[in-house]
Amino acid sequence: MNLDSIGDWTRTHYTSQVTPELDSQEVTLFGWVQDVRDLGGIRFIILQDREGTIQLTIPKKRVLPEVLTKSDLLQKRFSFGVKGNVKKTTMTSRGIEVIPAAIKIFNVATEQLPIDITGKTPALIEARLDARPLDLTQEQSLATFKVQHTALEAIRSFLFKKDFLEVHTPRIIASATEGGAELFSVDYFGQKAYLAQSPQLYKEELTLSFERVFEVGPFFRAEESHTRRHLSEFTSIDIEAAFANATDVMALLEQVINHVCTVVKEKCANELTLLKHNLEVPTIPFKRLTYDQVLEDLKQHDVTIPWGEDIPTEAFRVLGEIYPYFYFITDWPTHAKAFYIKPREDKPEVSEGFDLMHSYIELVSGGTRISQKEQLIQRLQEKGLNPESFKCHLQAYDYGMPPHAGWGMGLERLTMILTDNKNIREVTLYPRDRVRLTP
RNA sequence: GCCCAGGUAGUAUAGUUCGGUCUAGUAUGUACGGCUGUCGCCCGUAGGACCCGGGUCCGAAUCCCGGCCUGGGCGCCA
Repeated sequence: MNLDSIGDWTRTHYTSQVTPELDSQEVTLFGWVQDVRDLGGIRFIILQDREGTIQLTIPKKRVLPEVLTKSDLLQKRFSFGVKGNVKKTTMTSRGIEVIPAAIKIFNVATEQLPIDITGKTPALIEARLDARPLDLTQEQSLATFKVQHTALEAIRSFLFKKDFLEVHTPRIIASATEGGAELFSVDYFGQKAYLAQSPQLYKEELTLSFERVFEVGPFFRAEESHTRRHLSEFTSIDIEAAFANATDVMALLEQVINHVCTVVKEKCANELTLLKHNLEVPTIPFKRLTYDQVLEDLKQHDVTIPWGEDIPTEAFRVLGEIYPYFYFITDWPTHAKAFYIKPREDKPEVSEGFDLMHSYIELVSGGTRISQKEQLIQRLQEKGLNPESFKCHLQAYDYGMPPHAGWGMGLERLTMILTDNKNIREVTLYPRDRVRLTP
C-alpha cells in the first residue's frame, strides 16, 4: 500500500474539541481507526485520538471517489488523517459527525491484533501486558493514566505552594539505605553498587540545607513479592520537612490527598465515568487510630495480635472491612518501625511513626525522624545494622541536623485508589515484577 | 522463599468430574461476499486451538509422572 506523507496538514482539533457549534466548518483530525462499520451504501469509521473518538460518515455515492478509495483501505489501528466538514446530527451520541473531503493514510497495522480492543472480548492482564503498546490505546488505559497525570500535577503544584523544593537523589548507591529489603545489585565500573530502594537518607540530609524537599521517582525492591499491590520498580512520592514532626506532616498529607481527590474529580470527570468509579473526596481530618486501638478493633473481630507484632495482611483485610476509606495508624511499636523513626520521648517503646491506610492497603508510611546522632547510632545497633556502613549519612548529624519529619507515598497505589483498579499492573505503563521484565 | 489454582484458535471461554460420535462446541476477531444511518450493526461463507515430554490404555484435551509457563495468596513493603 502507498502510504501518505503528512505534508502540510496540521491538526486543527482533537476529537473532543469538535462540537455541534462547529457545524459545517472544516476540521483536520489525526488519529487511528478504532472501528469500521460498513453497511453497504454507507460506511462509518470511528477515529480515535488520545482525547476520545469521533465518527466519520462516508455515504459512498456522495463522497469524492478518492475518499471512497482511501476509506476502503482503512483497517483497525491504521494511523490516518482526515480533512472534512463537521455536520450536526441527531444520529450520533455526540451530536456530530465528520464528512471526509480528504483522507491520508500514514501507517498500517496487522490484520489480527493480539488483543481485542473493542471491549467485546476483553483480554486477561497477561495478554494485555504482552501487547502493552496496543493495550495502552484502549480508552480505559488512557483514562487511568490521565488520572495519574492529573494527580501528579495536583500533588506537585500543592507542594510547591507549601514551599517544598523538588529534588533528585541518586538511584545508584553504594550500600543498603535501610537494611531489610532486598536490593538489586549493579556493576559500577567494577565496583558493587545497588539500585536505591528509597530516597530516605538523602532526603533527610537535604532538610539540613533546603529544609523542605520532595521527590517523585522510581525505586527498586528485589523482593519476590507476588501480589496485586507490589512492583519491583515503583514510583515513590517522598517529602521531608525540617522543623516539623509527624503531626505536621500528617496534616500536610491529608491535605494533599484531599486536594488530589478534589482536582481529579473535577478535571477527570469523563475519565472517572469511563472507569465507572465514583471517587469520594475524603473529609479532613482523616480518622486516626493508634496501634493499640487497631489491636482492640481486631480483637473484636476475633483476630488477636500480640502487642509489638507487625500487623499481617490478613488482619489488615479485616481492618479494611471496618474502615473502608482513608485512615491513619499511629503510635506503632518502635521496634516494628525502621531505625530512623523517632521513639516517643515520654514512652520510648512507642514511636512517632505512622501509616496512611486505604482499606487494607498501606498507601503512605512516615513519621518523625531521629535527629540526634547518638540516638540514631543506638537504633542502628538495635536493628542489627553496622553504624560504620552509615558513616556518610551520619556525618550530616554533625552539622546541625534539624528536627524533621516526612513520608513516602506509592504513586501506583494512589492511582489504584483514584481509578478503582484492583491490580497495580493496570496503573503502571510497563510493570516490572518477579516474572516480568518485558516489554 | 513458601502455599494454592490453572495452561484448549488472535482474544475470551465450553468440554476434564466418571477416558469413547470431540470429526473439540460457542462468542468475538480475521478473510471473502451481501446490505444507505450504524454506534457491541446485521446476514452468509471460510480458515483457525487441546503448553512440552514421557507413561497407562484397544482408545487420552480428559488419568498418572516430570518439566516449562502463568495467575493468585502469604511473607516483605509504597
